Amino acid sequence: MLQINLIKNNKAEVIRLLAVKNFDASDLIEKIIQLDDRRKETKKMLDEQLASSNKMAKEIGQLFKTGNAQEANLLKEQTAALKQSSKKLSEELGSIVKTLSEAVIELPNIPHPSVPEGKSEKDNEMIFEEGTVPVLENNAKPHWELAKEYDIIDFDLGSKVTGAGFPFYKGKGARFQRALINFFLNEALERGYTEIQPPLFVNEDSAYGTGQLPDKEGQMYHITEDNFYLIPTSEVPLTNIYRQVTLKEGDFPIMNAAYSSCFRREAGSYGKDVRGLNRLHQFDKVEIVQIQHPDKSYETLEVMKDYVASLLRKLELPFRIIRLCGGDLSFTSALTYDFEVYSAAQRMWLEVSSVSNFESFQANRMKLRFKAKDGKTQLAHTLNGSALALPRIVAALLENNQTFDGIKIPRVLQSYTGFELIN
RNA sequence: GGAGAAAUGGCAGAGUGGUCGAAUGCGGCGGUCUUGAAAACCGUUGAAGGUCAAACUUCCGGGGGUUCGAAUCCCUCUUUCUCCGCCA
Repeated sequence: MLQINLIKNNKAEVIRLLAVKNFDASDLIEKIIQLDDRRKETKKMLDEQLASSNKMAKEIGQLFKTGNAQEANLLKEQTAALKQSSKKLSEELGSIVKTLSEAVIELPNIPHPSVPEGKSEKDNEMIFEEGTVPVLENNAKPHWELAKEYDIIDFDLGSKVTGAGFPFYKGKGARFQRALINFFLNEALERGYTEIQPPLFVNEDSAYGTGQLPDKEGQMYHITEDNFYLIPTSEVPLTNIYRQVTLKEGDFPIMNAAYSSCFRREAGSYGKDVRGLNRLHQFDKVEIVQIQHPDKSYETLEVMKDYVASLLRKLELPFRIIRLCGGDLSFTSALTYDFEVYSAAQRMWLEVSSVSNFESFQANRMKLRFKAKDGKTQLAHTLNGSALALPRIVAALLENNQTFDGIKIPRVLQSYTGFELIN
């Protein structure tokens, strides 16, 4: 959620920048400014009426105290009309505020100046590439065939017990997953992150705070009986820890990392993109979240980006870093780097991480503030990134490391798995 | 799941209809004293809206109600604690 004062004071600039996201904000912003002016006007009128009500109530109290009941009762009668009109004003104000906040919620975050213009993922900007794309034998298999051959991931069983997109990991497959989780968590710990085990369900306020609601409602599993949402990423509970919290400047940076299962309905996905591990309804991920001072958030974003790169390097995976264009950038993000690894048998790049700076967009929604040195309270910046999402990493590792003898485990993981080969 | 109690400022804790945004203590900040520190003493110390600044308004877990007037009374939700039941 953008701050209304910022919109007001930089109207033209906000409209121009939102156009980079292919969002035409001019009408909406006009509406917001009008509503906010009306809000102020109405509030002022209401305040004046309340002030005189308060004054009269005090007088009545005084009169009763001094035994002047007759005069008090006279004054009491006068309050009725005032009460009625202030009730009406207050209802009016309520409805203005509601309309206003519904309008403000529709505005996406302003993109960072470095975000390239563009309509779709085709216009994203590749900013870094590393590693050699492996050339496999002709009989190389995609990961879903390897998974079956070595009996490490069972998609059919998942379909039977739950449904499509909920695979079973078995034997060395399960151990491999566990090794990756431990590896990612230990790396994060070494970088100074605090390990957190969050709840996997969140309430409506939390889903709203990080921006999953209202616009991505259909993407989350919803437990209607208790009005909980299954987390699509641990970003949601991790960031909402600080909902309605005022930090001290010395608290920065806050660095939390969590492993969690993630749940996504992925309505409308189909075809080769959802084959095997490419897109699941339940998957595992280690997420890193930072809360930073506004002056330092972009510096931090670069550090987080470099950290994710270091993980992929250690896993010996060829990867590239993409700066998302305006059209591909999420509603809440100001700048996002996507990481893609090459999956050699599918011959495609798979997105395995997304590192974003939300600036104060989430913070404004959830009232995450800090007290600056000058004593003023202002919004903090939130950032997060996957470090990393497991399924596509597993897919790429299975495919890229397949040999005649079996699948080689990257050196860095061997102490975690306890085996060097899946065969 | 059943019964009961509770929720007040950073923390502890008073306040059961008006002068209460709220006593007191602790903590924080500033100062006096001191070579420095501690102690002691003095002052100060919530948030949001609004304003050039003020005035003013709102906020005592959330929402609603009664009343001229609510931290205080009523309804409701949430959370915490105690007891009983069930249970990994």
